[in-house]
Amino acid sequence: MPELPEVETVVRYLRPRVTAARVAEVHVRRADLRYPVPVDAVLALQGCEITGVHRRAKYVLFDFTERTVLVHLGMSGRLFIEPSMGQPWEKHEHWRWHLDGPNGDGPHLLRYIDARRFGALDVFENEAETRHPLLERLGPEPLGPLWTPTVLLEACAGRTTAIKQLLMDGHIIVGVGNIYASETCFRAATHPLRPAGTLSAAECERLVAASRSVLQDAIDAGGSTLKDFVGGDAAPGYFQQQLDVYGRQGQRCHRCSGLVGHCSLGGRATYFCGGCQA
DNA sequence: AAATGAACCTGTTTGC
DNA sequence: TGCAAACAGGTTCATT
Repeated sequence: MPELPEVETVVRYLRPRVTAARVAEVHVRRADLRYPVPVDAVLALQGCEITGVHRRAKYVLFDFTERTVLVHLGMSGRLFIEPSMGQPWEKHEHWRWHLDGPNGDGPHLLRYIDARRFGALDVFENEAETRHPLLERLGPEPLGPLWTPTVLLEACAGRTTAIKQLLMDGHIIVGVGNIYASETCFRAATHPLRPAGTLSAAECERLVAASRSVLQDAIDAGGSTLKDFVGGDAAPGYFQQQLDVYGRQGQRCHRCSGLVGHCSLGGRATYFCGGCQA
């Protein structure tokens, strides 16, 4: 489900709802997510105040005074807040926090539901963020200043791997998942199967610009929704309606009216326009 | 080092 | 209609 725009949408949704709230109770129903949930450390957050929420790559990071809670949604995770009214546990709901405040509008429930359990939850000391095993080797943020054509060109040098796969490598650049990798290549007019090492500086420039615009447009649209993702105030994302190639095999290219093609690359569905992308 | 493929788990869609 | 296979938005790890 979630690529970077979806996670950013979730973070923006959560921020005003949890900042300055106090975690009254923590309940962990299943600790066997992608990695074991450190139950004692999460329980120790009871009584603590959430000071903010931020995002790194596709990780949601809840800030506390001394600690940070890392949450990943995996492929099927959902994270949302509701007024607390004694809701029964939903199928595949693995943990929940009871929140007090911040506005005196009654107790709320932060619920985490993840059918496939590819998601994660971890707790660490604030100052350890850059040393966390899941965070320390990540590439730059695609919307930040460190993601430049030069960085991409150097990452491509001498590599035979397809450019689409390289764009999905979190050590090179974070946040570009399977949907937006195809979309980025389309906007840059670069074929997704092109060996990375054959790209010119001009092509890298186009790819960096395309990755930024695709992700930014998706954030502006509230994230894309293929199935069950709901971001913001339960408003579905509308970026799916703006996809140029993803999932559109056999349909007309929005630019040249040729047929959109697809193939499997590294086991992932890949879409492109053979007429527009060289 | 870099490329490839398997692994984690469940729900939904596709094909016979 | 029923059932099994294929597939799904992510990431790490082991193997070549």
